[in-house]
Amino acid sequence: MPDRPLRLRFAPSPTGFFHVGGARTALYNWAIAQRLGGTFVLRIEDTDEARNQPEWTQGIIDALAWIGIHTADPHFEGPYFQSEFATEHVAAAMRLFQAGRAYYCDLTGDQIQERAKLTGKPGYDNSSRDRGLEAGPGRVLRFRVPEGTTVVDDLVRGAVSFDNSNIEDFVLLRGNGTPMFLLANVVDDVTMRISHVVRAEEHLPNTPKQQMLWQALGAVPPVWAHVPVLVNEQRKKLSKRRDKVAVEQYRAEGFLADAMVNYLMTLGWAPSGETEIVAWSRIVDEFRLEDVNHSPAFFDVKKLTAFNGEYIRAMTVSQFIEACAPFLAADDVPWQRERFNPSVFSEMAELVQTRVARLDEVAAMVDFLFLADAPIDDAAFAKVMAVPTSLALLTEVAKAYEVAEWNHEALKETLEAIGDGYGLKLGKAQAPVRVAVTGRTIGPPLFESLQVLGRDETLRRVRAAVDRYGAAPA
RNA sequence: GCCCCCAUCGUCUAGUGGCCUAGGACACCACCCUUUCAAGGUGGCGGCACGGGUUCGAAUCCCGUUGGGGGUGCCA
Repeated sequence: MPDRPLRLRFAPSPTGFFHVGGARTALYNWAIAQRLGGTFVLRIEDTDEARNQPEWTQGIIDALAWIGIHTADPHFEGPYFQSEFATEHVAAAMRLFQAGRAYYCDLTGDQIQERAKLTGKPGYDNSSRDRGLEAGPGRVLRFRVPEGTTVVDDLVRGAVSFDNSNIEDFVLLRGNGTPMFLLANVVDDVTMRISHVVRAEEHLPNTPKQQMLWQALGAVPPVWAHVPVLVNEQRKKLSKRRDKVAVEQYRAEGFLADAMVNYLMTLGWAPSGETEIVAWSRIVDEFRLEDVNHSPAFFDVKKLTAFNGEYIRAMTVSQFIEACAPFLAADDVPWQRERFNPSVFSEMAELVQTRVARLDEVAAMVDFLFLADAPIDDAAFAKVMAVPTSLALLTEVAKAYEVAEWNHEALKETLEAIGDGYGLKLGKAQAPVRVAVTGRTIGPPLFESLQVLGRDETLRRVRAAVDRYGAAPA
């Protein structure tokens, strides 16, 4: 355990979106920083490409904020950019050279391959070690890997040991003098006095190199914790190309931040007790890196969706209405924007709330209320009108609803009575009315919908359906 | 090739030598409820990869096999 204040660094590389795997790692760091009163340090790996796309960095900050990691929080520090420490990267490399811990090498890639072919061992054979080369154009600075074994003490995996003879003298400075990522990364961590490095498992094989660098630089290495990666159904690491990994996209699809956070935390870890649905405060209290699973976890959108449904249902109706607002005013909404009536939606909201698992499903559930001409699904219409009594029933309903009291109880009783006349139970009797009015066979409870829709519009649609049936060939 | 990591229902997990006839969740199926669809309730299906040890006793410890993943750049 390094003797320094708790500082955890999260170092994503901006790529134009924020990866769900990165989100989980950030959450791990965040939970620990909050519980132990440490600092969450955000350090962005700014590549040339990322530097030309400042909105990528902003995207990371926005996505972090969405999952509850705010720059204004006292535990939050940063963002820092790797380039801010560039001069220190080179300076550290020079110190290593002067101390004899690094040396120059003028071998080209081709020469290295040639030698490898001769020895039968792939890679660089450390043959420049004792040639005493000085700095020069085209010469790289290599770290002199010491003899022995490097043991990485990992909070998740325990002691992992590496035989140094399997680690070749790696490059610190390129032929043009610029630092390699590995060096930059370690120097940044040393400079910022990072105490804990919590990151994805894929970095474990490079950790001995980093640890040797820490030690060569005269610093006590951090506590390492390599958490398992997130995989797809093929058990491959989640990738931008193949998989849907952007948290921004899940947000746009109407996943709630709390649900996402909760679900992400159950991947590789489980809260104590009877349920996995737990508040962030519980997670902060209970989360331990030592308890994180060792094997990769499949990011299961179905389960995420189920969590999301639970979170939606746990909201109060007014919270739900508020959460739906952006999805009902979106550009791709199925109705003309000016036809949307918030108070009509409010009346229906409670009925919709138990019927969606994602906020982006809401619009399709209430669209018939705001569409001038609710499109009738042909298959549904055909199916429902194939019942011989449907036409007569619809005609009778149109008549009865002209005078019925306009509330859902009365509307239900009226239809129930008409259905009785045809020997139909309510479940069957409501079907043609539902299709006539909403265009579909499924949807929110019918009579409540009619009540909200109003008498005039209901009658218009029922009559239109009768006409439509009459117009169709028998 | 070499190195490292991993292995409990389809999936995510609980389990740290006896409370395990392996518990929960998602998914799936059935039933109940019901105004369609949901939600809710009840029940069901389904797993310790394999082989050796150690032990009175192993999902749990050790070794091996098999299978998966990752790393191995003058990429980040």
